[in-house]
Amino acid sequence: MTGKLLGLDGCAVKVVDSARVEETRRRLVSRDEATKLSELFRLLGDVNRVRLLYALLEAGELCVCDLAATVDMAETSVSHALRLLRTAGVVRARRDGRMMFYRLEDDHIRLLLDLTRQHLQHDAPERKSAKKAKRRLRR
Amino acid sequence: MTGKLLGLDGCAVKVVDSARVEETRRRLVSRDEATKLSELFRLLGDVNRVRLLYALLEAGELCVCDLAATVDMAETSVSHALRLLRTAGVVRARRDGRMMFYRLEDDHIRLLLDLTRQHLQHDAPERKSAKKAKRRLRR
DNA sequence: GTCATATATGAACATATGTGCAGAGATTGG
DNA sequence: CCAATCTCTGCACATATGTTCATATATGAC
Repeated sequence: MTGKLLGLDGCAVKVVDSARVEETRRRLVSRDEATKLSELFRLLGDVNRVRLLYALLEAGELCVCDLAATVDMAETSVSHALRLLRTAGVVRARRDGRMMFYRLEDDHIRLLLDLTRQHLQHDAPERKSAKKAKRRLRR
Repeated sequence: MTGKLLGLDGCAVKVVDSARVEETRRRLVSRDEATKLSELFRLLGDVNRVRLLYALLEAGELCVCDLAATVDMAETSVSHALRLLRTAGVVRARRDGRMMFYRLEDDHIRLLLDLTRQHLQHDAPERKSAKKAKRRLRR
C-alpha cells in the first residue's frame, strides 16, 4: 500500500495516501509565507518580549524606562527587544522629546495576544487534569 | 520629573510615570503565565513546525510519512518536531496499526494559525508599501 | 519465532539567540 | 558651545535550538 513520491529535490519519499498528500501540498502555505509566520511566532517566543507586549497590551503606551521598570528588565535589553519587535511591525514607536513611547502596532496583534492567553487559560489546566471538552471561546 | 522605583531585586530603576507603571505591574501577566505563553509561541517559531501545522490545518489528519512527504522533510525531523508539539498539547496523536496519525489539538489552535496568517496577509504587504489603514479582520 | 515497516529516541554537532557591557546618537536645558 | 538624560547599537560570550546519524521500540506479515 505504501507508494513512492519524487520530492522536489529528487529524493524518493514513502507515502501512504498520495492523493491526500498532493492535495495538501497544493493548499499548503508557501515556504516564504511559512518563513514569515515562523519569524513572527519566534519573536513572540521569548519570555521578556512577551512580558513587554502584554505590558503594552495593558498600558496602551509606555516609554522605554517605564517598560523596563514594569517588567523589571535592564533598559538595554528592553531596547534590544523593542527594536526586533519594531522591525517586525509588532510594535510602533513615537518620539516625544528624548523619550520613545511604544505601543502595539494594531488590533491584529492585540487579538493574537488575547487569543493565545485565552487558549492557555482554558486548555492548559484541563490537560493537567482529566482533559474534558474544551470548545468554548468566550471571555 | 523622573522618579525612582525599587524593583523586586532591590535594584533602583528610573521611571517617568510611576502610577501607570504600578498599575500596569498589577495587571501584567505573571511570570509563569508569560513563560507558558512564550513557550507556546517558540514552538510555533520554526519554519518546519509551522509548515507541519499548516499542513495539518489543511489535511485534517496525516501520518508521519505523509507529513514528511507533504512538507518535504526527513521523517526523523518530523518525528522530533511532532513530539515537541504533542508534549505542548498543540497536536494530538492516534495510532492505527504501525502508523501514527496526527491532527491539530483543538479549535483554539486552528484559530490561532488562521488569525496569524490573516495578520501577515493583510498587514505585511501594506507595511512594504504605503502603510495605510488596516482595520478589517474579514476573511 | 524472524523480517520488514513505521515511528520514536538519544547523542553530537553546527548554528542561532539573548544578554550585558561599552560607547554612540539624539534631544533638552543652561 | 557643554553637560545631562534617554535611548540605541555593535560586539562578545554563554546558552539554547534544530538537524542528522545510529539505534531502539512497536506493530504487522510470514
